[in-house]
Amino acid sequence: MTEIEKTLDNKSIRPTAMRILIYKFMAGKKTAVALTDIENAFEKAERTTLYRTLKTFEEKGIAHQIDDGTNISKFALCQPGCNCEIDQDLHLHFHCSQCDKTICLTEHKIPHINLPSGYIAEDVNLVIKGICDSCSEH
Amino acid sequence: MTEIEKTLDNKSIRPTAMRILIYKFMAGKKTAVALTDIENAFEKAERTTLYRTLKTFEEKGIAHQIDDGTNISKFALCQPGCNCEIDQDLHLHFHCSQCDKTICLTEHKIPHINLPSGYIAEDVNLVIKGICDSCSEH
DNA sequence: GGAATAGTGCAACAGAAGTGCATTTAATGC
DNA sequence: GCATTAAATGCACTTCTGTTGCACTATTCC
Repeated sequence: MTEIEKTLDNKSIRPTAMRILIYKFMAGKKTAVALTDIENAFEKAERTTLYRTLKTFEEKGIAHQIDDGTNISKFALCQPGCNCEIDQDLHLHFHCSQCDKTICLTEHKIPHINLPSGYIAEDVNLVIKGICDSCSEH
Repeated sequence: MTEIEKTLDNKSIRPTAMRILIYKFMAGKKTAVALTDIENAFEKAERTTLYRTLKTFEEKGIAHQIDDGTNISKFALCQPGCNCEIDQDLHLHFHCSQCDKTICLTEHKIPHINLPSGYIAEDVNLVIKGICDSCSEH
């Protein structure tokens, strides 16, 4: 049993060939991926399978969904410090308007916000748009 | 010339009948509206016209677009204190997962975030998801 | 009043998200 | 091992939002 298979198994996700491939693909990326990204990377793969795989990953808590403002859902594997499903200790995301990549800034936590009375926060999403480090070099 | 016409004129938006109606509709709402919301409210209206009207409102700086994580763009009129196009003094938004409404919390500003070197922020989007005040009463 | 410009309506397209169902694959019990 | 069950996958199709092109209409400017 490989490391990836163990990871999936721990979260009771059956480690099928497809899922392992997708996991590897996501792990190799520094950026969040959209459904289309994976679809293009694996020409043989069915969109539905990818769609449901990502949903599964998210539901089981090994990946989180990111809305970067492009109206395209992106996904990223949870890093060791990522407690996205447990508490509000959420990191923020950066979307580069030049290379169109979305990056998890895992060490940057979202500061606590005081809401007006009556409002109950369940999830916080903070996306900063701008130019990423590799694009700003040029 | 009514107050609304003046507002539009100030931003060099020709105050057509349609635009005034849409402006009124948005002004009467406490929440951000999606294209479909307006479409349903005015059965006679064309989606394209609404679409372009909202775009115009946004470009001219009397409304701002909100990504609340539903992958559906919403729009809200800028309030007097809203400097969404001028500086980074951006307010945050609340999305209720129960009634599906998106609310501008204009008096709640987004705290400043220190980015890693190389990253240049141009825009910040902070959305809190949860239960809004009217839904939490029940 | 007539030319130029801006706004609107209609049609059509693109892309993403999502669903239903048949088929394949894997896990379980005997 | 083999049958039974459940899960995963592949295919087709639908829906919804966003978007563009083009013709037509209304408005402004001279």
